[in-house]
This record gives sequence, C-alpha cells and structure tokens, in this order.
Amino acid sequence: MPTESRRDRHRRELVEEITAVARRQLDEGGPGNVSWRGVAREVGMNPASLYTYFGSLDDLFTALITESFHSLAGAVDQAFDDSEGAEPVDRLLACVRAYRAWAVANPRQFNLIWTDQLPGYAAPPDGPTVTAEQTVYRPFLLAVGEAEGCGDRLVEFATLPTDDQHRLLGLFGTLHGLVSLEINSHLAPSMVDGEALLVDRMAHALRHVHPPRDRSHIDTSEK
Amino acid sequence: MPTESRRDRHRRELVEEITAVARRQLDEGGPGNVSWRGVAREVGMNPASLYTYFGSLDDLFTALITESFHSLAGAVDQAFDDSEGAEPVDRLLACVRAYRAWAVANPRQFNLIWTDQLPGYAAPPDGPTVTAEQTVYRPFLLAVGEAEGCGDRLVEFATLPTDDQHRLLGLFGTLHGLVSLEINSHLAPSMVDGEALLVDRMAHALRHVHPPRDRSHIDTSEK
DNA sequence: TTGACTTGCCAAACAGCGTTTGGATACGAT
DNA sequence: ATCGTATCCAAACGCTGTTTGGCAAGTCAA
Repeated sequence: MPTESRRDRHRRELVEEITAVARRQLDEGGPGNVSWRGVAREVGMNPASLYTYFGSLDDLFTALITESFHSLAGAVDQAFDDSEGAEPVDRLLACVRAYRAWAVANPRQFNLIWTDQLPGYAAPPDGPTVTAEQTVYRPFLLAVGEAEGCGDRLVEFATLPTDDQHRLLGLFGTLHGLVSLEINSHLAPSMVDGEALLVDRMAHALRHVHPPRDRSHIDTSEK
Repeated sequence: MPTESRRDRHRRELVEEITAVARRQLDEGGPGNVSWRGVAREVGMNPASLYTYFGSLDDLFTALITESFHSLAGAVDQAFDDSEGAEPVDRLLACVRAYRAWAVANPRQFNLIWTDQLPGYAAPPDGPTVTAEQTVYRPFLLAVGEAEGCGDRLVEFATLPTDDQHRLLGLFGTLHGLVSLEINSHLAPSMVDGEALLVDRMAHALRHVHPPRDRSHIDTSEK
C-alpha cells in the first residue's frame, strides 16, 4: 500500500512548483522564455538538480503541453455542462465561446499546443499530449451528437461517413482558424470584433441544425 | 546617380546568401534552428561580421518573414493569373489550393508568418512584414470581387458592410484553420485527405456565388 | 597618386543557455 | 544501525547572441 512519505510529498510539491514556474514563464514570454536555468533559479535550486524531476527541457514542455490541453478541455467542458438543457445549437455556441475565451486569455499556451514551436521537439507518439488533445474534442462531439439527435452517446468520429467528417472538421477548422488569426493579431487591422465575427460564422454554419420551423430565414440571411 | 560599385554588388550578393542560408536553416528545423553563429559559419564569416549586414537576429527574422509572405503571395498570385477566364468560383478555389500547397511545401515558413514563434520578437509596426502580409490577401480579394461582379477593381475591405466582412473573414478563417491543423499534424489521426477536405468545405461555402441556374443543388448537398 | 575616410572583417571576451559528471548529504526501508 | 537510493550541488563543456577594439581593404576627393 503506497502511503506518501515526506519525500514523496516534497517531490510532488516540487514537481507542481516547477511546472507552475515554467508555465508562468511561458505565459509571460512564450516558449523561448522558458529556460531550464531560469526555472531552477526561481525555485532556488541548482540546474542539475532539476534533472531529478524532469529528464530534459523537452520533458518539461511535454508536461506543459499536456497541462494546457487539459486546461482548454476543462474550460470547454464547463461551458458544455453549464449550458445543459439549452438548445443544442446554443450549447455548441457556448463551447465555441469558451474555446475562444480560453485562447484569448492564454495565447501562448494556445500557440504552444496547436503549432510546432519548439526547435527539435517531437511529441512522444501515444504520449500524454496525444490523449490530452482528444479531451478537447470530446465536448464538441457530444454537443454535435446532441444536435444531431444522437442523445448522449459520444459520436464516434471514425465511423462517420466522409461528408459528416468534413462538416465536423470544417466547423472546427473555422473555429480554430478565426481564433488563431485573432490571437496572433492578424484580425486587428480589420477592426472587426473577434467574438462577434466568430459567433456569427459559427451560428451561420450551424443554421441547418435548428428545428425545421426556423429554416425559413436561410435564404434571406445569405446572398 | 547610384551606380553599383563592386562593394555594393558584393554587399547585395552577401545579403542574399545570408537570407538564403537562414531560410534553409528555418525550413530544416524551424525558427529555433536558425542561429546567428550557424549562418556565419555557413557563409564562412566571423559572427561579428554579420552585423555589417543585419542589425540583429530579429532583423534577420524580419527579412525572413517578409520574404515568406511574398513567397506565399506569389504562389497564390500565380494561381490567380493562371486561372484567368475560368469561373469565378474556380479561380477562388485555385487560389485556395495554391495557398494550401504552399503551406504543405513550406510548413515552417507558414507557422513563422502566422503565429508568434520568436521569444522577444515584435514585428516593427508599419514595417515591411505588415505590408507584405497585405499582398497575400490581394488575390483573394480580387477573386471575390470578380465573383461578386465587381469587375477587376480591388475590393476595399474597410468599406464593406459588416456582413460581407464577416463572410470574407469566415472564408479565410476556414482556409487558414484547416491548413494550419493539417500542417501541424492535428488532422492526421482523422485519416482524412487534407486537400479534399479543404476544397470540399471551401466549395460548400462558395456554393451561393454560382450562377443562379446552379442553385438547385443547394438543399440536396446539405442535410 | 596621395591622403582622408568609410566599410568589411576578425579575434577576443561576456553573459547566458542545456546538459553531463563526480561527489557529498540526507532520507527510507530492512 | 546499515545499506541503498534519492536528492542536491559545484564545476565543466560546448553552444548561443552580442559588444568591443583594431586591422585591412575599398572608395573618393585633392
């Protein structure tokens, strides 16, 4: 029976402190601002001692990426849970808003998890980052399943026909693309409201999942 | 009268060689693989001598970013020119394909120009990177202008009503998002064809700009 | 052609980086 | 109490971007 010795607790707390410090450095100046020696300095240790807790800087980044995926997934999950009972489309839009809100609040983490940012870094295949990424898609798949009338059972993406796969990925691609453009200051020159733009386009893409009685506005809203 | 002395020519050639070497290092291992000393080593010079041609590593990256923007814009421009006379929608789709093809061929450059990748780097406001980015949007605006029946005159984005701005940005957001996801290996687990997915969604989004006689298929292609 | 002046280039140094090594110290389990 | 292991540190290695001072070469006017 694994009772926690004082060494184990100290180790656990130190690992948490290390990742917390590294995450702060990441949020403040991006991946290039996260330095092994800098973390060691802040936690008051010799750089060599850190190797007791992480095998390398890449391992530390793996932890950061995993943590960020879970943080994003948690934000979307909460939006999904909080909107229980609402119209399926509104639940999906709530998830969309949560996705954008998290990205706006954590732009460095957003870029870290979605684009290659580290010199020689390659995520370990079947590692924690891969499974963590899946948790982000889960609430969206649940919401879409609900909208499509599949009840609570999780949509199995791989079993869907190609058309539906394309519709789903197109939806997520638009979400991801608009948020990515906004986060990286490519929308600013247009002087448009990022959230309004995103919600407008997502609602437009989802207009067909409204109850049939609402379909009358389809041809008037589009050229 | 600025005739080119042999010093001037040598300088111009060296600047070209430096950026070429740096770009190769970028393509091979991302921004983190581009090192001042590495470039100096490859062009056979002392690191300090490079400061005659670029003020700092950030200045070198500014040149790389500008060059990449122009490279991408050139690829899309060529697709636009080569498709002259075709259906407006097909011209737009040709530009979309060119955009993706360039990104697939130059993923490091793609990530470099669209997302924050450099530690303390901040693009000089009103600098060359800002104007270079605009050249990417130009062929898309021209193609959309043609599709909307505005003739050859460039669509002035800022003067468009909000609805049209949203439609345009939504289109580009989908394009950018899907390509970005594919480039960064987030589409691979889905086992979908990236190009087929992209063209499918873009064609779907553009189905309304077809000539009126073709509108009959709209409701059958969508759930 | 000579002189003055600018530019190009290098060697050396500084502070910082990730990582490895060897040895000392403190803890946990037997 | 002892053995073994986990923890921690000092020092070093080779890398990084950048600065400094000085020397050689190219440019241009007198």
